[in-house]
Amino acid sequence: MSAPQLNPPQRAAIHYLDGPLLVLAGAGSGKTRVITHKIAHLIREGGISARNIAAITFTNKAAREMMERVGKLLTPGELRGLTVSTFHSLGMQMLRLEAPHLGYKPQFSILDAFDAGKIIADTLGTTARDEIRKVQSRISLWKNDFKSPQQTLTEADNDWDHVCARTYLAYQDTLTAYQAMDFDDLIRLPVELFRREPEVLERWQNRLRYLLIDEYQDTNTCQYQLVKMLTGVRGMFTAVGDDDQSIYAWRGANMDNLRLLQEDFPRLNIIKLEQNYRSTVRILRAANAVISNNPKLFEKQLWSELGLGEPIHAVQCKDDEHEAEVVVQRLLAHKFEHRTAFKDYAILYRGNYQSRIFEQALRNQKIPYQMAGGQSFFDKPEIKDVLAYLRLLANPNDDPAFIRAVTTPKRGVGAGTLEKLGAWAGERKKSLFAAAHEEGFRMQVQAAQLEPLGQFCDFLSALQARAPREPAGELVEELLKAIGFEAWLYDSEDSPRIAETKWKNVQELVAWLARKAEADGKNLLELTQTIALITMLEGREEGEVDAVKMSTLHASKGLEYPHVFLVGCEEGILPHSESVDNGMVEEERRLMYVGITRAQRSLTLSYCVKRKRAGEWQFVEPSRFLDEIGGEDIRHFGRPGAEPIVSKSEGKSRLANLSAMLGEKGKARAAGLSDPD
DNA sequence: GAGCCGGTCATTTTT
DNA sequence: TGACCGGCTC
Repeated sequence: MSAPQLNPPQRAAIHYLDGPLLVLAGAGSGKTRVITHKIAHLIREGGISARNIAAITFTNKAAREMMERVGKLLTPGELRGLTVSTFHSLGMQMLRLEAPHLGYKPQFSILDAFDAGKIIADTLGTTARDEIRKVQSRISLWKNDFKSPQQTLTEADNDWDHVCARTYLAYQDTLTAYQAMDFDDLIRLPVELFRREPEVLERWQNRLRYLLIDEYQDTNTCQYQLVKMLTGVRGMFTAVGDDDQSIYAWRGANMDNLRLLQEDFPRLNIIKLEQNYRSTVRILRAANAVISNNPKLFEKQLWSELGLGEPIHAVQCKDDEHEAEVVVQRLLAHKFEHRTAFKDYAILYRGNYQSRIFEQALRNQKIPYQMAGGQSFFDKPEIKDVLAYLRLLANPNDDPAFIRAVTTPKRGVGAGTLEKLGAWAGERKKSLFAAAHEEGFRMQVQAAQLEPLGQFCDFLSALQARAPREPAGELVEELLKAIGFEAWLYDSEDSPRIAETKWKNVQELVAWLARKAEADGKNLLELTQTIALITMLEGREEGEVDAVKMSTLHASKGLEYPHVFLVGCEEGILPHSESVDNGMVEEERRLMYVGITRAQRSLTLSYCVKRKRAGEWQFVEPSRFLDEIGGEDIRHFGRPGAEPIVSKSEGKSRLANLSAMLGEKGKARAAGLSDPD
């Protein structure tokens, strides 16, 4: 099922230990394999101990998978101390240890994008989401360029930059006051620390003697600096990447880092992996055709031995509802015909908002599905409610957490009291939690309002004192009981079914916390500090469930599926209109490339003639990328002069439907073509 | 201080 | 079409 042996370039990449190495790994060329085997090689043959090796990925999921796969190559003893984590977790680990050097306490909070956005909204005095997002991303890009607020303020030469710079200044002050960091700080601050304190840097250089960086094309300036500083003059690292799959420029990813690597490390060795073990020739040819319209940094020609395969289908639909229906019908017909399983299919789309209509269509047909990415478990309101309490326990300076916790469930502390508290605390530069205890403030407020506030604070203080010693799960259970969370959910929700789901989510969180605390040997406070970085629920056996996978194109990177539906292939969506306006079509093309190369055996591209947007019907054009695929590899359906949409599948669809509902006992054959990458 | 209703607005991608 | 915010009333 997996590529039986390592091919020569893969082997070369694994064995090369003489200096810095860049592996240009095309889609499906087995890059994860190279990284995992290289880790094993470093430990077994390279004489480097696991605790001196760090493999860096971009998602927690990728990190987890990588750890799992290394675990199959080595004994637990050999693995001990190995670091496999995201840039952000690595940065956090460093900062927890070095926080005092930077004027932070080790128990600082980490704000996710949502909480950070709220602070920006407050300082900006607006609720316009679009504006907030733009300012937020501007600030983020600045931070990733090591620009201080003062610097941006001086350099601002237009009104917009000026507004952003002033917001940046206030925002950063607020973060400091809360003892909080955002995602960018987790990378930026270690670098700044290393610049200031050479002996701290040296310590970390000695600790992490060999680095492996996955998805190198997605590193931003900060991340590259971090790598550069950590590897130092030794330059002992392997960076693995693919310039054609760089899809995070909007987040600060800097493709130039690939070129910089050559410049900064003249000894850099480059190895290309060009054999694809994933897709059929036709799929690969289509992908190559699309991407060939982009300028090339490194010449690279992907090839496959997996046979010609079926032509790619392009299906024109009447509107978005019709598209969902067509995709589901085709999926069922295909499944029936090829005796596959639901888990062999994926529906990929450009924006999360597109998922809804497909979910609906799948539900209508009782087809099980599983969404990757999208709204994370930890973003659900009921989960954020509980987490607010935990965050507050871990860091009493976390004012946003204080406000959320003290008002959820409602306990008689209202806007009036909070405003007074905020004003009093603000003047004295104290946290809300600290201020609530102080006599000066308490004298200003009537006893009736003070009482619930005081109880709240005392309750939390007591819990906090116990947290280091007592089991995390039990403590949270007790907390929930004390605040009457379950009852509150049922009271405030008009549908008991929704309340039930929410309560189940909360229970899932508690169970997860208990398990995780046990496994990692962490107490509740320590565990809480890592949660902001976790985006997907860990430990879910995703591959095991027989369900259609749904994912954004971005979240699908690194994954593969036997049969892929890439939907919404329209001008305005893919490429996205904003990107077209900003001259970012090349990145959209790479996104298309990523989408196409997820498919192992069959690929269907769908698009609509018209689509409802903001309540209005709008006519749309098929994506330009469709035209870039060679005529002999694509078959059109549903457009004038082409084959009808459902052709032969229509007659079978009812049957397919039926068999789907019966659960199809027959051995569903997964199309395990190759090693997942 | 808390819940309800109506008007307004918008849809990229994520650690 | 739907989500979310803010102002209104109890």
